[in-house]
Amino acid sequence: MAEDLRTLVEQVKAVSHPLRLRVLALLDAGELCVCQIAETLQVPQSSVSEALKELRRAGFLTERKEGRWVFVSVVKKNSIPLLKGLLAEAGALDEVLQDRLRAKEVQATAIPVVCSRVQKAAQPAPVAADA
Amino acid sequence: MAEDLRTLVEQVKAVSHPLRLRVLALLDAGELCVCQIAETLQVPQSSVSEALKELRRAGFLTERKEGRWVFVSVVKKNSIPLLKGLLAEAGALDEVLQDRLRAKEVQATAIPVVCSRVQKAAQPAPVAADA
DNA sequence: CGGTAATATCGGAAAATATCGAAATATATA
DNA sequence: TATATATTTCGATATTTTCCGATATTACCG
Repeated sequence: MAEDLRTLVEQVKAVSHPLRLRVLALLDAGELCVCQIAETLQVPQSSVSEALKELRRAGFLTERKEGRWVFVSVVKKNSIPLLKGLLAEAGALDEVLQDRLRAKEVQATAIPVVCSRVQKAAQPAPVAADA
Repeated sequence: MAEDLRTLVEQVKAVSHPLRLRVLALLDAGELCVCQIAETLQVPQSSVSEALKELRRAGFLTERKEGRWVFVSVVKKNSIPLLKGLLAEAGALDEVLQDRLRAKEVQATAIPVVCSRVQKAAQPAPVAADA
C-alpha cells in the first residue's frame, strides 16, 4: 500500500508502459533471469534492465542472485491491491499468455545458451566474411 | 476488462498522473461538476477538463449533463479490476480524504457561485483599483 | 592477475506529455 | 438576437520519457 499520492502515482507510472507491463505480467507466471526475459520478449537486454529498474523502484519485484544471473519475480501481490487488479487484467490477455508460452520454451534451453544468444543479438551486424 | 495490452497500457497511463488520479479518486466519492472539481482541487478549470478527457478515453467515467453543467462520476468499478485495486489504494490516502472533505464544503455552496469563483480565479490579476 | 560472461548504466537525439492562458463551443437566459 | 456562463479545445513552450548502442560494472573462471 502506497502511503501518499505521489508514491501511488509513481507506482502507476511504473506500469504505464508496454514493455514494463509486459515484463511484470510475464514474471507473474514465475521468476526468470534478465536474459531469459530479453530472449522471450525479443528486446535488447538494456531495455529489459531499464524496465526492471523501474519496476523495482515501484516495489513490485524481488530478486535472487545466482552467480552472475539475476532472477526476478513479482512480490506477493495481495499486499498491493493495485498489483492484484492490474495482474488480474493482464493475465487474461492473449499477448501475455503467448509471452508466457514463449518463456516456457526459452526455459527449456540452458541459461548460458540463452544468454549468449541475447549477447549475439546485440552485435552490430555480422559483416559478411573477410576472406 | 481491457482486451489487449495496448488498451490496458492506455488505461494505466490515464491514471499515471497526479491530477488525473486525484480527480478520479475524488469522483469515486460521488459525482461532481467540472467547476466543483476545479474549485475543490484549486487548479485551472482547463486542466480539470483535460484530465477528464483522458479519464473518459480510458472508459473510467460516466457523464450527466444538466443545463450547461457536466456532472461526472466513476463507472461501476467492479467491471474493471484495475480500477477496483487502484481506488482501494487511493481511497486510503490522506490527500484524497482531504480532497473529499473539501468537496463536501464546496458542495455546500450553490454551483453558480462556485463556477463564477472558478472563472474569477482564472483572471490575469485584479490590478489594484483605478480610483 | 587476465578473460569472459551477465547485468547495469550512460548518452543524447527523438518522441511524447504537461501546462495553462486564450480562443472557440455550446447552452442558457434576457 | 445579444449576452453571459460552463466547458472544451487550441497553441506554444517546457519538461519528461523512450529507446538502444556503447560502455561500465560485477562476478565467476583458469
